[in-house]
Amino acid sequence: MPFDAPFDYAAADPKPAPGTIVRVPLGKHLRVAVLWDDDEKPVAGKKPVADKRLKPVDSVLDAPPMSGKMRHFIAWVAHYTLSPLGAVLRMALPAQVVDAAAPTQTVCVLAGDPPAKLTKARRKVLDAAQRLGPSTVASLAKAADVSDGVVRGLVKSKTLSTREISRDKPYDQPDPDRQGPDLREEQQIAATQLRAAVLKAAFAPILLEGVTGSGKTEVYFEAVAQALRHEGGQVLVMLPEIALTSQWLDRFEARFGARPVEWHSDLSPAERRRAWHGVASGSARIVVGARSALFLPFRDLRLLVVDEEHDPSFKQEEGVLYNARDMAVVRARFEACPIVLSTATPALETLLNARDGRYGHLVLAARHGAAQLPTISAIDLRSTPPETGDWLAPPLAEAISQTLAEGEQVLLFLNRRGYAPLTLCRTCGVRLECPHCTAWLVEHRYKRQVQCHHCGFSMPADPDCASCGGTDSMVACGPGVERVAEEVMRRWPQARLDVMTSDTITSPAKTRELVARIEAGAADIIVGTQIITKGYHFPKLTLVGVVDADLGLRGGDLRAGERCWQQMVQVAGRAGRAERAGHVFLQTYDPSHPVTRALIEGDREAFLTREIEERERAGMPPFGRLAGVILSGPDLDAVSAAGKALARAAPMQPGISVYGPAPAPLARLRGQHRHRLLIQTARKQPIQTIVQTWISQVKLPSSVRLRIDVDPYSFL
DNA sequence: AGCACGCCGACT
DNA sequence: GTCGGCGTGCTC
Repeated sequence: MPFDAPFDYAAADPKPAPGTIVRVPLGKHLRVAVLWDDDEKPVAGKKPVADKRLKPVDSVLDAPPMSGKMRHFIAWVAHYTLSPLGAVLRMALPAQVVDAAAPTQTVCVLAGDPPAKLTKARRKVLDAAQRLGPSTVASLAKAADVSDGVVRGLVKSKTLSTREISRDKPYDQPDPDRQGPDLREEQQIAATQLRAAVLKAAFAPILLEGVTGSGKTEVYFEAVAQALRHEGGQVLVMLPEIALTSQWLDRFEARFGARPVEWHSDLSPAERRRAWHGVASGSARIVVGARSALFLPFRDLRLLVVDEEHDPSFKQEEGVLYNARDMAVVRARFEACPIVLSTATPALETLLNARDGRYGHLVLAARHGAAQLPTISAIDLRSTPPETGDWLAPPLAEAISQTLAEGEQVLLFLNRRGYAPLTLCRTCGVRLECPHCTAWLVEHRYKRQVQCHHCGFSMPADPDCASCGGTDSMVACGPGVERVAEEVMRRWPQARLDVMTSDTITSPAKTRELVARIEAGAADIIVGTQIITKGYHFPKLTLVGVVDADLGLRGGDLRAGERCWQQMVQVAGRAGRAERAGHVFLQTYDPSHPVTRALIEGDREAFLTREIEERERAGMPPFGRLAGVILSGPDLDAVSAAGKALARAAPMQPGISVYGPAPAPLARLRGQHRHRLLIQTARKQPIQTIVQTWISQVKLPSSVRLRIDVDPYSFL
């Protein structure tokens, strides 16, 4: 429950130790709880509950206790993110999982003296029981080749006793000593350092930076192997968007001969329970998971890996707002183990940490075999615009035709799902807007729907205007991937086309199928959103077209330049093979934009220097600290008044600035009005305390909800 | 988060 | 006179 501090209960005798998982009465229900540490200071102005009002603990649960490291980690995250302790605890202790009874089965074990009448059949059963150990009645009968009546007779005569055991199969154990692939020299050097860090068993954050195709995964697999060689040692690998990682799972299985334990939001309750208990008992040695895996109850964590550490999806944007990459570094510190941050395009914060010596830094500069990095050039849409109704400019179209003629693959990247981002009526000008959010409805032509990408609202697409009654008057504005796919089919009708978006990649099985098809060369042109920038490798791909390279740069967000850079480098990394370097075309209206220019010239340093200078000058992260204060509620006036009240109470100290209130980027989301303020402090200032003091001065009406986003990832 | 309580308007 | 809508506050 989202409480700030623990509740007191009457002490049981003997008093359980901190970390014990118990069931306690709360209101009219029994709830799962953890016995918390006793060292907490009394909250000012709150008197403790009188002893005689304390309720007793109901029972102690049969679950492994929560470690002290874990409790400290939870408290740290709650304090850092300004979230209630109970809200963070809930992520570490999913009640359905902890409380659910493991499915059991009844097994027989040898227990007493042989029966008075030791028949031949009984003899065989006892032999089988000796040989097999604890087994079910049916399996003993089968092994002894007798009927189950004989076995039951022996149970009745107390020669065999029965016992309930968990039906959970132990996890397949990965084998760290299987032969891995041959590593190049620079890979070996990096792998040796990572192995040494694992052996040292001390906190050590390490940036593993390598261009796409340089074999980062193989390098950190060596560190994983080292951790697994340690008796009972466990490893957590965090990946963005776990459902999309079938290629990674295949590579892991090829290297270690077993599948890792998966942890993500699509697990069934039974799988979730098995995985959680497997991690707690130590039988799950290696877990691959999304953000939430960070709160699993590892017994002996020896290594953490955050793959694609720059990925924005590590930022949790709902509930407890936290950046899983940053919190992973904190967890590694509490667990005293190394953490590897792996990427081709480090986040600016991470890179600066590495350059300043706070993080170790290993660099892989070369690609596998003779594969070369792709070259990048711009297509200026002002001088060579596409034909009316097209989105692919003549130079790109020509390159596509040529690539197809050579039997190679083309990838067209556009980070926009659906057919068109905006639909309007050409008679009355009305635009289709979500009834719950400040957002246009996006047409999805395959599904014959218009959808809101923020709240999930959808309705059938109607060619007639609901506002003015005009028939067939609704027109699509701008391109989405479906519209680009339509153009491809029209202009290259012979080419085999695949569309990769979150609408077509709905399950790991689907991903596998699509990726296999593309790898096998059964597709000529792939059109996709940012989903394709994530880790896939398509060996026949030599041409990438970025349909709208300016898309990510509009809006002026703090990280727009960085994110655009990362996305372009990642998508470019999909191209290129041994015999021939790939080529990337960026369609742009502004080829002189510094980010675009740095991409074309391949001048990462120029991009970084400029980005770092700009952030330092503006006191933006990592040179200053930010926190967002988001107010939301159904009543616009109440939300707006609350925002103004907060602004009036804003701290007036040197080094602190407060901006806003302003309507949030999505001013209305799911029917809730949202306003936000932004507080900026110097790097050394305790932003949590400052924010807490500030907001405690304003009494908000209960209809307005306040959330704090420490280290917001994006804002306007 | 859930839930009870209590205040006010609408109806039998 | 009573039902039920939701704003407010408590849970050890």
